[in-house]
This record gives sequence, C-alpha cells and structure tokens, in this order.
Amino acid sequence: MNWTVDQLQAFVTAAHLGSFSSAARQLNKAQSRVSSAIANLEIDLGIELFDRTPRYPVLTELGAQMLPEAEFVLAQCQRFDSRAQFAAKHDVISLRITMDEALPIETTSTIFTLFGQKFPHVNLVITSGSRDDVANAVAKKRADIGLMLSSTVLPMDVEFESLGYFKKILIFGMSHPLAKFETVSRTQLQGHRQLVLCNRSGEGREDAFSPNHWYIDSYYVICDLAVQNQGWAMVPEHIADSNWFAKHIHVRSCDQMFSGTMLEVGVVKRNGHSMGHIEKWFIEQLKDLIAK
Amino acid sequence: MNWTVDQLQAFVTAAHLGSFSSAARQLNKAQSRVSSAIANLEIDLGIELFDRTPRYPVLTELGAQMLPEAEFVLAQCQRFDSRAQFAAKHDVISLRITMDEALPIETTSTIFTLFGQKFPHVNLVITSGSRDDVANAVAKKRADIGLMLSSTVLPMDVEFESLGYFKKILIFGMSHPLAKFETVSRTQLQGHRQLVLCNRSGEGREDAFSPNHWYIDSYYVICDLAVQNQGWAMVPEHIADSNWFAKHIHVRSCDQMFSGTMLEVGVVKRNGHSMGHIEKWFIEQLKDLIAK
DNA sequence: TGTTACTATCCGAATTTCGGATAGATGAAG
DNA sequence: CTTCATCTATCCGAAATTCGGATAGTAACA
Repeated sequence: MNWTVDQLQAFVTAAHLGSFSSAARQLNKAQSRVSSAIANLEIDLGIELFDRTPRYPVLTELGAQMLPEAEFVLAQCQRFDSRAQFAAKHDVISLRITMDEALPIETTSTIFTLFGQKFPHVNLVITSGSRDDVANAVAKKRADIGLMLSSTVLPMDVEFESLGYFKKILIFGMSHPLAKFETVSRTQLQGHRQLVLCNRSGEGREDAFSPNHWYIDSYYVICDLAVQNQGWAMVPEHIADSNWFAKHIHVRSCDQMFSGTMLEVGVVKRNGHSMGHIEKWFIEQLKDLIAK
Repeated sequence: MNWTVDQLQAFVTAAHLGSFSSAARQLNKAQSRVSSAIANLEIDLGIELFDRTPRYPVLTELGAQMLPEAEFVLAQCQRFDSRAQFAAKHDVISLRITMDEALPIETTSTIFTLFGQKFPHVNLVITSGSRDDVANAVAKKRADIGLMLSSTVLPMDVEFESLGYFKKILIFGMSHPLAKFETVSRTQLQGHRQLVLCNRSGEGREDAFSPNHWYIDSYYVICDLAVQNQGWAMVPEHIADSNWFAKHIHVRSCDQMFSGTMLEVGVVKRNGHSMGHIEKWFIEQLKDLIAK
C-alpha cells in the first residue's frame, strides 16, 4: 500500500471530468503531475484504470468498478480531516447528553435535529434514564450534560441550572371515585390515595399531599396506575397528554389548589466544568423551546 | 489536508502500543520517523494527539476521540487496497447474478454464503425475475451470469449451458376430479385442463399435452391455480414441496407418463464472454448442489 | 492540412524523506 | 543517590521524491 490520498484525488477528479488536463486545472497542479499520479496509482494497485487509446482517457471496466470505492475512501479522508479541523477549533468532537425519560420527546428530538444541522461534525451520544440516572451519569463522567426535572437531592459534584418550568396537572382514572365530580376539593383529594414521585432509591420524594400515598419512581408508572384507578397524581402536562394515556385518564385543572404545580426543568453539569460554546448553544436552544 | 496514510498508521499503532519506539519497531521504521510523522500529523490536524510529559506518551482527550476515527479511515484505506490487489489478480471486483424466481432458494442461498467466505472482496449483486427477465438482463449487460430453467427461445446474444436437471412432478388440487384416483392415465389427463408454463410475452411455451390448457408465465401462479382446482400441471418438485403449496395439492408420480419430466437448469452468459475463475467456481458449486 | 487540445515523458531544481546519531528526560533497580 | 535502560525530540547529510515546465506524439475537428 504505497499510494497517497493525492493520487486518489487525481484519479477521482480525472474520472469525473473525463480528462487529465482539466483535472490538473481544477486541482491546481501541473498536468504532468496528474498524469504521473494516476500512472503511479495504477502501478501500485496493479490495475489499469484508464484506457488511453482514445482522445480522452476513458475508464476501463475495472477502473469503473474501483471508482466508487476510491470516492468512498476519499470521502472518509475528507470527513476525518474536517472533523479534526472542527475539533481543533472547538476542542470537542462528541457531546454526551443524558436526559430524564419523563421529558417530552417532541421537544428534545427537534433540538437534536437542529444540532445535527449546525454541528455536523460532532458525535452525539444520547442516553436516557430515571432522574437519578441522569445526575449520576453526569457525576460519573458518563455524560457531559444532563437534562432533568428538578430534584431535591443531587450528587455532591454536580450543579443544577434552571431552564424553565413545566405545568403539572391533576389526573385520575376514568372509573376513579373522583371522576364523577366536575371539580374536586383538597379535602376530597386527601380522602384518596395519591401517587407521588420519588427517586429510584426511594429517597428524594416530592411532598405528599394526601396522607394516603404511594411513592413511585417514574411518571409513566404513575400514569399507568392512575389509568387503573389506583389513585390520583400530579404529573407533567405533556406526559398525561401523551398518546399512551390521554384517552384513559381524567384531567382536572388544579391551579388554585396547589402552589407547587409547576415542575422545574434544568440542566445538570459537573461542578466547575466550563462549557464550550457548543454546550452553551444547546442549552440556549432548550431554554427557547421550553419557554414556548 | 496534507497528512498521509503513513502518518495515520504511525498514530494508530503508536496509540495501541503506547510508545513511539515500539511502533517504529513494529512498522520497520526509524524511531525518528514515527516521532516526526506524528508531530507533523498533529500540526496538520491542529490537534495535540499525545501528551509527551510522562515517560510514555499518552493520548490527550482529543487524541483519544480522534483515534477511532483514524482507525476507521485506515481500515477503509486497507480495504480499498486489498480489494484492488484482488481485482488486479482476478480481473473482477463485482459479480452480478440474476436468477429465475422459480429456483429453490435454499440451494442458492447456501452458495452465496460460501461465495462470501471464499471471495470476501467481491461485491455480489443478486437480482431475480421471471425466466425472460433473466435472459434479458444478461443480454443487456445488467447481469454477468444468469441462472434459469431452460427456455426454447433465448435472446440472440446469450448462450445457455446446462447444469443439471430438476425433476418435474404432476400436481392438482385437493378437490380436483382426478384426486380420487390413485393413479391417472394420459387419457384422463387429456380430459382436464392443463396449466402450462410460458414466457412473459406469451411465447416460448412448453409443450401442452392436453388440448384443454392455459398458458401462465409463472410456476407459482400455476401452483396457486392448481390449489384452487383449476387444472393439473407439471412443476418442479421443489416448488410443489414448498411450504406455500405442499399441504394443498396432490402429487402423483408420472415417470412412466412423460418423457420430458425433467426440467433443465443452466446458466446463461453473453456470447463470447469468457468467464473468470470466480464465475467458474460459482458454476461448479451450482453443479455440485444440483447434482445432490 | 493546419489547428487545437490532449497525454506521456523527460528534466533539473527544490523539497521531502529517510535512518542514524545525539542529547535530554524519566522511571526502575541497585 | 547513582546507574542504567529506555524513551522522545531534534539535528544532520545523503538519497529519493516531488514539482512545474518543456517537449513530442496523437487524436479530433474544421
């Protein structure tokens, strides 16, 4: 393997333009260079790429078969190079994002699309998990930034920055005793079981309002149980509205009932981890989207 | 983009071995070459790949992120090269095979598996179609060799070479009038509709035995119609035995009844197209498999 | 037949590549 | 603490290669 990328370049452009001379002009090289570059490539590969008997060189059968291969290799080389140039400028080549599975996918997926357009050379690693997983992944350096709903307990070495709020709403199943009332009072709620979010470890609970309550570590499980009339709950609006649950639960406004009806959402990052402008861009986009 | 494949090679092996010197030994180069190769690569990419302050150089964060990229590019270069070496030797880099859809898939798929093991550098293009499609694809240079059941009419510029024979058997539907007989005579058959294969254009028919007959261009359609008791037919054994039809049709031996109970199978290739030894290998394998 | 545009080849200057030698540095061993 | 082995960066001169220009031969075209 003695050929160079330049030789591949000469081969590919000559094949496209159909002439060594024009290839030389396009590549800003002397014509003799393109000629000898291709000749040397042919020697090295052991393949005659062009038939030179006609006026303009024409690809041989094997040459035509090797052309797409060469184009592919060349493209990979260029991708490698531009990625390196990018990394040299921005000091980053991949960004690992982890997010709470309770976040609305519509929101985040549009961000990733934007991200891919704006930073085509950056690898994204997207993981998701429960709220604990998110904070831990950031703390343990398995992720660069995390996206999660606010939690009262956080690992020591990460910090939380608020981005905005999601509205929480009151839900219960179709056959739940409260379903027959148009409005419900605080007292009525206290008479039934509340489904409250907690961490995976069972700690870091939200405040339970009803003395009768279950602690559950996932909003999705909570909604599932609500569908089966096992209790009422306060959950983020987008989860109750999702296709899985929307038709099987009752929704009641409860603005006047609780103060903490808003759920804080924010990013977690390692303490002292200074963010590059890619990370900043990402967080700005998130703020915009959540504000809507 | 000014770096060379050699520099990538030096980077990758040095990263793996953890030392420039050992990389130089493995690559049969002077140590100074590896050192300067990597230094030049770093300059060209604008990235510091190794941290040289410790005893042994250790990858920087960016260097670690670029390593798999470099490995990938290198692997593509080597693949390109070995494929070229192969093509130089065998004059082929891809083989386009087209086959009659009536051929037993079990047979051919094992051949393709073998082929992939024996010639990992050859691209396979596999298409299938009716018997006309096969011959035409070869004639029109859309395929290199075709695999089909014998046909009385072939395009001018292709030739047929016999590989072996498939047994044909007599079939009819479960409720067909002939189903109640253990054996059937030629006269009985002539009293019922025969389903006969023809070309897509309606020409190139097999000989119809019964004066009452339909011409159909696919054995699968023929079997379908037989299942629905629309007539009797002579079809290749493997088609009648296939999962689709086996339980819905009656099979009768008919060796003593017809002389042409064998169906010739063979390859078609362009006139004068001299086969490389890859094509020969392929055809040999086919002969072996069909003989079984 | 002359003109134009193409390719292969030759050539000398300029550049790069190559391995060896050297010097400084580091970690292990005594 | 000293010695030693081994590492890396750098320098060096010879050798090889690369580079663009010049030239010659050739095919298409008017």
